[in-house]
Amino acid sequence: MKLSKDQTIEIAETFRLMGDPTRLAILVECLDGPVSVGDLVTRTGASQSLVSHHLRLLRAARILTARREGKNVYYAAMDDHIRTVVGDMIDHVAEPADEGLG
Amino acid sequence: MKLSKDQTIEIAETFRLMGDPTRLAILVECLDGPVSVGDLVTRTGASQSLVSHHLRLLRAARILTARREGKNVYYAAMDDHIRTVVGDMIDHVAEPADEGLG
DNA sequence: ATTATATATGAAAACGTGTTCATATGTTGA
DNA sequence: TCAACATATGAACACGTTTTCATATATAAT
Repeated sequence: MKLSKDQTIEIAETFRLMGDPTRLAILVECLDGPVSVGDLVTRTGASQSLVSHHLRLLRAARILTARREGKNVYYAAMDDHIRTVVGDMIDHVAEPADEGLG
Repeated sequence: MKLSKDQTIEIAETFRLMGDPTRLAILVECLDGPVSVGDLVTRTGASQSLVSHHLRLLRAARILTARREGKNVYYAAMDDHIRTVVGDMIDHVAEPADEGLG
C-alpha cells in the first residue's frame, strides 16, 4: 500500500489528534451517538474551555461532526471508519503480545 | 464503550506515535512484511539516526516487532489490529464528507 | 432589554516532542 | 585482530502543543 506525501501527512495529522488523552476521551464519549458539550465537560472532567478548544480541532479534522440544537451543540463521530479505528485500537492494546528482540 | 483512565492514556499514546509523518511512513512501509532498517532509511528518505530513534519508540509501544538476521534488523507491524487501524484511517481520509455546522 | 445558560475564542503560560550530530555497539568476513 | 557495514544511543537544539484565564458570542426565557 503506497501513500503520497500529502496523504501521509493528512493521516498522521488525524492520528495525532486522536493521540491526546483528553481529546481521545472526548472522542470515545462521542462514539455511541451525539453528546452535548456540557455533557462532555461532565463526563471527561476537563474544563469547558479545554473541551471546546479540542472540539474545534476534532471538528476541523473531520473526526467529529457538530449540529446545534437550541442552546446546545451536539458532537458525534464523523463516520464508521473512525469508530472502527478506535475499536481496533482498543482490541490491539488489549493484546498481551511480545515486542520482539530483547 | 467505557474506558479506564489508564486504557485511555495507553491508547492515546499509541495513536500519538502514529501521528508523526516520519513515523507513519515507517509504519506503512512495514505493513506488508518485514523491512530492514537500511531499506526504511532509503524508502522514507529520513536519516539513519532518525529512523532508528523512531523505530525504538514504535517497538516499545508494541506497534512494530523486530527480529535480527545477521547484520540487519527487520521490522514488521505488530498485529492485524495495527494493519486494520491504518487501513481504516486511509479509507476515512479518502471520504469527501461534510464537517457539520458552518 | 435584561438575565441566565451554553458554547466559543484569543493570548499567554507551561510543557513536550522531533531532529541532528557525534559516537557507540553489534555483526560478519578477511 | 582489523576493517567494513548495519543499527542504536545520548545530548543538545529547535520547535510545537496543551492548558488556563479572561472574555466574547449565541440562544432562550422573563
